[in-house]
Amino acid sequence: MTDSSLKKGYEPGEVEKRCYRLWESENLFSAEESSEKKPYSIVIPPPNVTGVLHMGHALNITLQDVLCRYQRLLGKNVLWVPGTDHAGIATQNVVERDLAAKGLDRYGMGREQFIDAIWQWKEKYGRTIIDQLKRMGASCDWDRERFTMDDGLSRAVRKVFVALYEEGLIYRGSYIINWCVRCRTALADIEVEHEEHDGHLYHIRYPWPNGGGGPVVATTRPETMLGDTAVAVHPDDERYGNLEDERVILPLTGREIPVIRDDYVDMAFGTGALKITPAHDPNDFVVGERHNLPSRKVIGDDGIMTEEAGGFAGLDRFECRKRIVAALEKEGLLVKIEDHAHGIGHCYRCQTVVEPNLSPQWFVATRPLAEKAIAAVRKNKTRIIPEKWKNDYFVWLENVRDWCISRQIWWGHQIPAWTCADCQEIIVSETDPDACTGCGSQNLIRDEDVLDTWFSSALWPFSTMGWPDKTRLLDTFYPTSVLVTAFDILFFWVARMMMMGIHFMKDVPFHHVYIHALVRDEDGRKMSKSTGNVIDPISVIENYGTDALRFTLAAFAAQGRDIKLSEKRIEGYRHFINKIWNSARFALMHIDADAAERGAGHIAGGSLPDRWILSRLRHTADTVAGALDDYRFNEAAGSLYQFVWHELCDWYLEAAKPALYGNDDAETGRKAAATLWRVLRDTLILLHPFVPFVSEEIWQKMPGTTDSIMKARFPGRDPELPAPEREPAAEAAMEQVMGIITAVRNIRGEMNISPSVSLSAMVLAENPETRDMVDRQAQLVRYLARLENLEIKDGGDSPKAAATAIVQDVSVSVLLEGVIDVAREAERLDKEIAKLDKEITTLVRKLENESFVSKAPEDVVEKVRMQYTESSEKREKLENNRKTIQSIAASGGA
RNA sequence: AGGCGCGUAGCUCAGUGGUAGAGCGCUACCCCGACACGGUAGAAGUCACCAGUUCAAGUCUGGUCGCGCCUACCA
Repeated sequence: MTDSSLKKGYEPGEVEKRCYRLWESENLFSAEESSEKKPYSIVIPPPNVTGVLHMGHALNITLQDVLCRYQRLLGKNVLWVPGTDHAGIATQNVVERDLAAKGLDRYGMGREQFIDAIWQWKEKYGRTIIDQLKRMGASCDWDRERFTMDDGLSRAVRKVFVALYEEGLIYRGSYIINWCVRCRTALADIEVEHEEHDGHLYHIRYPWPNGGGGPVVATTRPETMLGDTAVAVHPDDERYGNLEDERVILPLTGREIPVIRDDYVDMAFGTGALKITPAHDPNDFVVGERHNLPSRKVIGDDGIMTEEAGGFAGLDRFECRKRIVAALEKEGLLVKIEDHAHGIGHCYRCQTVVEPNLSPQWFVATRPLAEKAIAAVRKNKTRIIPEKWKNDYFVWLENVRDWCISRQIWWGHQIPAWTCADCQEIIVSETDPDACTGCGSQNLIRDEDVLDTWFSSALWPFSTMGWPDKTRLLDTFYPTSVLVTAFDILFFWVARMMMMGIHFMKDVPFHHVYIHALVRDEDGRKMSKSTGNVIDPISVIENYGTDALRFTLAAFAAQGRDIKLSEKRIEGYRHFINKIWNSARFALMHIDADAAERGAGHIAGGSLPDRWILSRLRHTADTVAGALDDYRFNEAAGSLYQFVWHELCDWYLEAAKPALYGNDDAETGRKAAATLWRVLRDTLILLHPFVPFVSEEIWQKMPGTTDSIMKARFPGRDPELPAPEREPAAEAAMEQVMGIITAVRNIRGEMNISPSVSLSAMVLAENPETRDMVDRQAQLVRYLARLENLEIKDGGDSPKAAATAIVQDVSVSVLLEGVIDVAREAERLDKEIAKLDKEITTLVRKLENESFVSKAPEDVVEKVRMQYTESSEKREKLENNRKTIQSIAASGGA
């Protein structure tokens, strides 16, 4: 039976399209709302709706898809909720940039028109990321796709906001926050990226009112001095002993400001005198509150100096710094400038230097929520894997400050809060209010701000399932089974989902959190557009196929280490996909309906290779399942690679060829075909979570399979569906046979004998069981070792003109009469003996060590003894051969 | 400044205290009826360094050096 429809090389392009269409048309991704089957659920970390797929997504999606497909093969009712995030600042930035190119800006357009423009943008580009996820093979339940700004989720956001407000967990207040002057919005603390910069420490003298002396303060940001409202020193600082109620002159302004005492000041730093700018420094703000100092905002929301800056008004903040320094120098008040490295905050969306800024904002009181989120992980209600991230999670939550959730942008969930223009009452409501609850006025002004994008993402695990309605989906699938994500959003997202999930659902949002690696370039740098080192997953898919990319990512997804990716590696795994393809092509030539029928049942009485490969198959199935249960993706991928390439292809297919080509009797051939069918079928199932396309394509071409491979069951995991068992005896026997074959091949190689030269060999096996076993496998050994003759004896001397190797308890001699190169064989044996000597030395050292023999566990000692015996015997045999060879050499060669 | 992690074959990385592994690369030979995106064989490592614990350490402990990352309000 020949199926010649498989092409010589695997061509992923059209296969991927065809398979994905099949899965979608058969609805194989959709979960049942309720079912007899056990539930398994994942919510996707929603990518930016207008974004494009990068390698981080590719890894993230691959791992989730591996898990989902694996769980379906286990017979679970799998829900993988897909969706996208509106990504407030990021999306707004992109659209603003686009509009700027047309000479437009949002202020000129007005809010309504601008939001309209973003929706249009979203409609235009919003499908890209979803299409790309599909190209990755993602088996999401697309009918349940959600968007953080769709009606349902918006309703959830409002409900949560109002509930937290009423509980007193959301409040509004004027505090110093991180301000991005480019995005013109507040940022949460974690949205600021700190970067070490080489800056300067400017020492500035603040003279006494009488014009002389005065304390010297040190600052890295001289431009903020215009907003200073005090100078602070430590209460214990004796250098400033008599400064009580003193005042100093703020240079360049002539303003008098007080000297205060506060133990926040570090006496050891700089001069021990600290300028206080409550409006532009978070610490100074706190000090200012303590001492009732006024705030003077000298840097505007646009990064330009305000009217408060006097003569410096209208200057850019960095230009202002230069002018200030020059002016101070001119007045002789600049004492010195030191080099000083310090961290500077940047906006995580646009990299602009963040300005600490005083402004009214909305906050979530995080503490009470955080405590429960901490407890849930401590009590293992949610397990974080790998465990090392637990600590970061705890430390962050334990030290978390209130979360600034208002953003001065327009794209997002507008805060459901209104202020009465008449009585200043604040109204927070799920539905838009008609009148003031205080005075009845209809003159209500809605808060302009929108909520932090992460506020809506925090609700994702339950808002996507229909909350606040009580839905069957929630009943069935909440809490979700696992969240798969990278550590960089552990705080942004995971911690906040934990807080919101526990608070509103009274249960954790997920049982497991699996934190995977970050994908970097081959030099270990983070991939970014500005460095130009990004590898675009879609172009990789076009060049190498989705399966190759997926397998590469899975194979490199070792826990606790970043992935350095290069195309070279992907190419390597493309070869593996091709190997799978070709092994199937070969198999399909030899299997038919009969093989399928026999292969589906219990296969008994097969050849040694038949029994061996079935046993190895079972071993592989168990390894893969065990690894996936523990999120050890690389181990699962590695064992599949090893099995398919080095056991199935290298040994089984080669060993089975004589039978499959009909060189043996018909029954042996049929059994081999049945075995081959079974191994191919089960291997495809094991591979499927990793390489869904090639496995499906081959499945479709196989006789005896129905439907999609997605409906198959994972071998060995369902008691109802028997799988081949491990057979240690068959594995041991086959290992020895393979050893003998390898030994002959090795001699051929070392002796430089061409593969075309036919050889004769002799196996000496004193152990009768081994002897019989080798005897039964003689044909196999002859075939794979390319031997003309193979003699098997249970005693006697090794032949003289021969090259000999020892394999466990047998010796293998390749007869070299006529072809022997005495010197070469002597050299080869010397090398072998030297290797054994080294081994024996270490073993002897152990056995002669009394404390080892007495203290080490019995089985370890026994093992060493056995190794010693084995190695010594092996050495002795080789030594004898060495002597024989020497005598031949002495008598003038063979 | 603290915290975490890493340093194993030329490269990228696995490695549960018991004689060091893989992939790629490299060397030699080979188009043998699935595959040259292939086959067979081979070379290649004082497991960063120094101490310690242990019968035994790549693996555990402490320290040193180098490299990352995260957190932090010392101006």
